[in-house]
Amino acid sequence: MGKQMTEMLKGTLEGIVLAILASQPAYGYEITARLREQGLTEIAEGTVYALLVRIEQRGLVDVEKVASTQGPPRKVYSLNASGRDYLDEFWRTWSFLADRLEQLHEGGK
Amino acid sequence: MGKQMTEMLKGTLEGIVLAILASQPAYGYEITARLREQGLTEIAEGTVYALLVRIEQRGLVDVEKVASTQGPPRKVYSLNASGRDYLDEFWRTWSFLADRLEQLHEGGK
DNA sequence: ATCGGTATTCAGCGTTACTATGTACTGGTA
DNA sequence: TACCAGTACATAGTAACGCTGAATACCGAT
Repeated sequence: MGKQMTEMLKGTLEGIVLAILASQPAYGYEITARLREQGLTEIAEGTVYALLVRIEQRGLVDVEKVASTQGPPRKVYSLNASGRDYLDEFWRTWSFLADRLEQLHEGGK
Repeated sequence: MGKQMTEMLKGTLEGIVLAILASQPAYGYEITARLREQGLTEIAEGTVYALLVRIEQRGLVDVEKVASTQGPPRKVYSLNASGRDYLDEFWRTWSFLADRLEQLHEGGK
């Protein structure tokens, strides 16, 4: 992955995953697949699992273990009220930054 | 500063500073002031100077020392050809990510 | 003589994403 | 039976970045 992308994902990947979970609960492997569908093809599995551990420890998601017929049990994550608040703030922060960058980009042409 | 903003700035602050330098050469203290004007009020001075050291070491900018009547000499940074290429790639990376997030944000309403 | 504004620098810290690897369960196939 | 691919999760070690807090230095005004 490009180094710029790696750095830019810091802080935003978390929001992306929370946004995915906001639309519906999902488990790690599924989230990774969803990210790849969206074009984020180079995000390592390990990265996603580490992120899920973090947001669970912060209490942004609820977790449920669900048996699977094709492999080990899945840990299904769903956004709770605290996570929704956090996601709202993420969007505010993102919008603010995106506006600033938009201005800079326009000005630089 | 909000923790989300701190993390989100990783990778983007560098692009922001390069974009500022693209419009015209500037020195550290001036860049900090410019950032504050743009609403990025909480970015520490030390952060900007450290960033300038990095981009100088990577050869993205040219540096010239200029005497000042009101304080120590200024280190004026200007974007060179290599820096312009790097900035172009930054905008491509940013646009890609912004598009993905835009989709997620729209979908989540 | 001191305070505030200008201007730069640095050591130490916390957080994040990546690399690389390991574990474990299931179903198909040679 | 043995093997492999797909599914599913976990983790130790690393690099990079922005922040905190402090120090240094020059100047003009009170």
